[in-house]
Amino acid sequence: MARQTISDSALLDTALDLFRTHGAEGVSLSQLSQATGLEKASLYYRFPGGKEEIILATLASVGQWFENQLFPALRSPGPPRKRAAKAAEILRAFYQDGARSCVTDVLSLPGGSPQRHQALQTAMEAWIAAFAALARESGLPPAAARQAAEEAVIRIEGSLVLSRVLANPAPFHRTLKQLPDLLTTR
Amino acid sequence: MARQTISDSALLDTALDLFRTHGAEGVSLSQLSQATGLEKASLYYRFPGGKEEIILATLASVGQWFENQLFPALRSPGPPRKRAAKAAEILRAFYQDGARSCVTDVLSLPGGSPQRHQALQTAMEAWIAAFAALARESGLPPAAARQAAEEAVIRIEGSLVLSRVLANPAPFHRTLKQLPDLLTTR
DNA sequence: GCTACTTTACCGATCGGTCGGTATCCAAGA
DNA sequence: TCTTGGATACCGACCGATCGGTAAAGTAGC
Repeated sequence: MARQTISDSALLDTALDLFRTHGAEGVSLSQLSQATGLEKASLYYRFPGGKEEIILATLASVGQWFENQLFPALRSPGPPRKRAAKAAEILRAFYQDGARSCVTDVLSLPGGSPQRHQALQTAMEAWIAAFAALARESGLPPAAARQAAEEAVIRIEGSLVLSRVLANPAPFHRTLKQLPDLLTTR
Repeated sequence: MARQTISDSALLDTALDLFRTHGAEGVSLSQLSQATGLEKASLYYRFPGGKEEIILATLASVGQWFENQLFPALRSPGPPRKRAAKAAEILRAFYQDGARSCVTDVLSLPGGSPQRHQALQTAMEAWIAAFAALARESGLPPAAARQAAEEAVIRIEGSLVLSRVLANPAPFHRTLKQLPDLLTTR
């Protein structure tokens, strides 16, 4: 087997699922090894920095996914409300109807490395900026647009927590439905 | 040493701080032992069920704190808006201006035990119910009151995530300021 | 045969958890 | 009042398992 047995992106998708389910400290290299079908030593060949590098790569992969899937939908032509609704649909799929947690939430505990925290902060800023751009385009003044964007992220993150704890997807779904109203002037 | 060297409540306060900082899997018995000044074996004397029992006891302790501190403020006599503002102040102190995470968020990962999840769900239902009672009292119909209460919890949880990731307490503070508007008819 | 990749086998450290004690306190018996 | 014995609370030492991490030996494809 001189060829890769699993692609980087498939591997990181698997890692993402593990991390958002058990948290950073809750996932061991053995679990990662079993879930990806690669021996521990092979994981170290691909990610010499070990677990922390896998976490960082997972974060980068999620960031790329947002760049490629969510942000284009927000920037596409068409009425802002329609775009916001499309973004909500994409987010609904990403979080699997509220059944999956947000990595940004799960991996952001103060115990983490500075690099991890930096990556999360950058990703969240990009997310807020993308929301804010849409809000401005729909007519809100910059300051109000930024605040609306933060508010939207707050409600998405919060509703994910609530849906997870109550084992009920309704709060998450309701929040997504509010997204167009939140990000645009009516 | 027939007398306890540390009270249950002080011990659980210490555990709470550790858990909300590092997550359930991120806290080892050695850390717990060092932080409380009790040897591992002594922790097992106090909590024969080990780490999981300590987590459950910590959750129960937080639940009691809410019952004794937050809920009375919500039920006290006086205008509902004043009471909501008082509750916001109490929450601000509990989350140390957004610097601390919410245990309900941190300990609610799907990987946890069923009992843990049940405890978290019960606690969150109690929180929502207390908010909803205030909202009803201020004049909202039951369904709207329940929804306003959920919305309030969503925003508090979400703003804690955002403030943590951005390392900026502003979103949390702003959210608390909105609390009276959210829970009462103007 | 060289390179890219994976595997087997191993390391010391730490994990959650247990065991046999020991120190302290309090209450009952003389 | 003094002794003593049991309950309470704690601790040092240890357990097997698993942790994150490494070195060296394959193995497949160019």
